Amino acid sequence: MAESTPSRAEFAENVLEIVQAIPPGRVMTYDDIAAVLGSRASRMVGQVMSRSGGDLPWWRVIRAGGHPPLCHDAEALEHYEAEGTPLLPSAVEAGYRIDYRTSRWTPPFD
DNA sequence: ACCTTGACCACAA
DNA sequence: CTTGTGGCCAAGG
Repeated sequence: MAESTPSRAEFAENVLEIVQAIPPGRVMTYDDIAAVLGSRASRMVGQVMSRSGGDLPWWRVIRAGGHPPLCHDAEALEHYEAEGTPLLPSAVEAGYRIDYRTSRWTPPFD
């Protein structure tokens, strides 16, 4: 039976749903989002967001280890401070790092 | 069918 | 900390 292509557009919509569902002050990693969707396509998550418009809180999506998006770290920093996202000092990257330990969030399954 | 690119991840030196 | 290499999935040329 064949759902034919079991993803593609659906994958993209799922990504957007999750990202928009992330509450302020929380963050998710590309890998976590991909994992929730049952895929390891962490790259696709970013790819989809890059294509998406500005209605998407992309700054709440970070890389593994708590590093901000390499391309928009400066823009993201403004949002983190505005949302009150717990940050930690860092000697590298953009001079800061996400407190991924406490701010990581996962979508509820209930 | 082949190769390149991409808002990535992990490990090793 | 840095750099390099391999793996991952998907879209486009």
